[in-house]
Amino acid sequence: MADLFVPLNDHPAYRQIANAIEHRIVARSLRAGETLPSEMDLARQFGVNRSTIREAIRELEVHGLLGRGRGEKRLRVTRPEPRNVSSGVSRALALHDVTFSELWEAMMAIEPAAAHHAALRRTAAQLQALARVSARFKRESSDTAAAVSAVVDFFTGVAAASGNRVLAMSQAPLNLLLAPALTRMIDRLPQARTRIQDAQAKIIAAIKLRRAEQARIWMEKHIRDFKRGYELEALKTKRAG
Amino acid sequence: MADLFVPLNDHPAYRQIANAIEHRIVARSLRAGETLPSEMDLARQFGVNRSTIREAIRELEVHGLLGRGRGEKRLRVTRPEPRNVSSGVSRALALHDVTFSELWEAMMAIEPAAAHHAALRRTAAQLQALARVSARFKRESSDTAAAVSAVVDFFTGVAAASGNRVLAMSQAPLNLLLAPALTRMIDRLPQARTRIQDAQAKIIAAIKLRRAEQARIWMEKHIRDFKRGYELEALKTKRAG
DNA sequence: GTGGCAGAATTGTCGGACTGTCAGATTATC
DNA sequence: GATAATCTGACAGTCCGACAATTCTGCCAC
Repeated sequence: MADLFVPLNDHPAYRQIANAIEHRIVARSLRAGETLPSEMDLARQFGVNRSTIREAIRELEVHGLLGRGRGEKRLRVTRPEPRNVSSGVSRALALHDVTFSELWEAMMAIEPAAAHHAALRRTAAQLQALARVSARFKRESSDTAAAVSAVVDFFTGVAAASGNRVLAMSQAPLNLLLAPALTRMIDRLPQARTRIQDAQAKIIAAIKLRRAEQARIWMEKHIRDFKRGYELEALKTKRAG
Repeated sequence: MADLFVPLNDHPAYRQIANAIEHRIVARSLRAGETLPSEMDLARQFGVNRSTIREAIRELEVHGLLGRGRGEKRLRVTRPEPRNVSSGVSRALALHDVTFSELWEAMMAIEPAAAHHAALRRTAAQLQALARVSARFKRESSDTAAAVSAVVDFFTGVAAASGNRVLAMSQAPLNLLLAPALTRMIDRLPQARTRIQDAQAKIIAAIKLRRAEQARIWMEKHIRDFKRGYELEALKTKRAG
């Protein structure tokens, strides 16, 4: 049966204050770039101690709603950036011990769609950026860490070129999860490097020519290849161990 | 050209401490459920003031890494839950003024994939939960807010049934963004309710019968319908205004 | 306008203090 | 003996006051 009373949660002051400020920000009453009043001012306005204000500010800071430019004292309202926010999701997923399969399925859903839209909407600059990243991969593919970083940047670049910020924000957390698996894979499978290189070239070509369906298909193949690579690597590890 | 020197950032103590604790958590040196030492103990161990510890704790709390059970004093390590983390992404996207098109494209990428995997992996309980949500939508579809909430819960339920936590975490932020658009749509288009109801029934049937491709296709149609509904509503609003 | 400088303002950090509440032990009550 | 009331120590939330280091600001000279 339903409880007669719900637990009354008197949120602590610092949380209420954080919420109050947050509301003002999402309601655009405080706009991005504006500087916030000083901590003492806020304390006076809210009628609480400065320590309490500081705790509230910490919350908003990690949400990316408040920030400080390099060597700036005063806080200012900032718009939360993808990488700022995605790291939290990545960490959460990592702590949940998500499997490679789960990651792969999500990539299979998101990356081809991003490639599709990138082909339709990419700017010249975005295309150039993709080419640069791909060249970097080619050049530094012998250095595992650099190669992994280039692969991740490639995906990020495609997502950015898609012109879809929701896709970009959905894609961002996958990168941090991909890195470790990719590192092992690239390390142990010599053919992985050339396969990745070829796939990137194909995808870039399709995006360049604005062939949306081509881009999607090549990206699908690219991602599928990751799964094969992962399984091969796992097999190899098993035999070796 | 690349900068010669990077700005040296002496992170404040509260950030260093937050990072230190976070590292211990992701390294599983502190495991979920464990209780943390008291604030005064932490202050002593880190050699800082309690106020500083408190600021560090705020950061970890909003990340969902630390939490307190209802009316518990001691902190304990917690695993960040999807809705805990996704609200941050939603807020970020909302502040970036993402368009309905962007949201829709992301849904089009994620939801059909979730439906596909849900058909393959759903448990009996998850199927039942979906049926309940759909029934709730049917029953309360005259109440706009309740109907919107039921639609959102339906998507969440499908994502949960997919057995893929990455997809679930990717999907969660979309819900909060969908709500406002959906509200207007359901409010102004009388036919929307029955169309949603039919689509949900079709999707549930496919998931029940474990027809993965069917589930994907029906979900695609369902999402596509949203776009039509949105455009219709926009048109109507325009004419009315 | 640019550069430099003194003083005001602001943040990061500290120590100490008080209150309300929670957990566990102790005692009283049936 | 089991349950209820009471006591006690620990701890979170909040406050106050303070100080050093850094940034900001207005002013002056050039």
